[in-house]
Amino acid sequence: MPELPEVETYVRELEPELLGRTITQARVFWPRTIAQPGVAAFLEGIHQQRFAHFDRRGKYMLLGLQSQQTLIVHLRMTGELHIYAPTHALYREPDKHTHVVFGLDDGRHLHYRDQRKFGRIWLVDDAEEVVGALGPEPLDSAFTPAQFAQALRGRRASIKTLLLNQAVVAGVGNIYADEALFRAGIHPQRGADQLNRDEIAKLHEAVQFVLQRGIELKGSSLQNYIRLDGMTGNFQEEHQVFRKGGQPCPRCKTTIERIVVAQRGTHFCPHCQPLS
DNA sequence: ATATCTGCCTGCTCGC
DNA sequence: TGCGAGCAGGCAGATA
Repeated sequence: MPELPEVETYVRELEPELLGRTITQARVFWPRTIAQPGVAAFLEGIHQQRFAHFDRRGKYMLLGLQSQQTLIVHLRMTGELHIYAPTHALYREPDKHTHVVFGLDDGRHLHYRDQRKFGRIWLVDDAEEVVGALGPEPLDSAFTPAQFAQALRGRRASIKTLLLNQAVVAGVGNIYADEALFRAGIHPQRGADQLNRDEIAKLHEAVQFVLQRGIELKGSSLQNYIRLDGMTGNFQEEHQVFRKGGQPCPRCKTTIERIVVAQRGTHFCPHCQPLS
């Protein structure tokens, strides 16, 4: 599942391929993929547009076009982007999971592929229409322990629920939430308003650490995420607890537990991350 | 206001 | 072997 490090990897790998390239044509096979505007207006809006600027906000890719409009891509659970030359088999025959194909002026095609069809693409005048409500970027200087503490103040939901809340901090998903809570030694079901200053500072550091390390290793590849060129990321090799229920904790050998928090599989060490 | 639940989707695993 | 049930989960939208 693509989270901040996976989306950051996509943006970094897309830029050298697409910067300065022009979209010459496009086809949409699953209309619901296009969140805004309608498909016809979307196709018209991107026609003959050059990719001019590459950015990321949370789990959203922001692909700025020459027209000043922004093509926004959110991969949700299983979205993928790939670029194929005319010699590639999938260039002529996109598979059943390919929902949008963009033709480029160098003859190659950019494919948007998504098994679960949860992903969405927008074309907007102002990216803030889509990403305006997101919380701070966790790797920016605006995200400080004090700011984080302020965002958690008075919140009685579990800390895991709030780490997954994109309005609290942008880009953390299920993998990095579990890994950050383990690194910080905090039980996922602790109430956010029960955390003391030191714990919040530790969690702040842990969130930044796991995201930064995730980016360095080009993301976590479990069942679905693969990169632009089809290669995997490598951060899954450094996962301490995510999807490791029943296995020994790498720190203390206590059996890692799997519970459900915020309707998501949640993995933690009951010894390193005590509830009380 | 915050907190929680449902629907969107399809591939995979499990049990009979 | 075949098949239905259950599960995985980010986010929008609905409900409490």
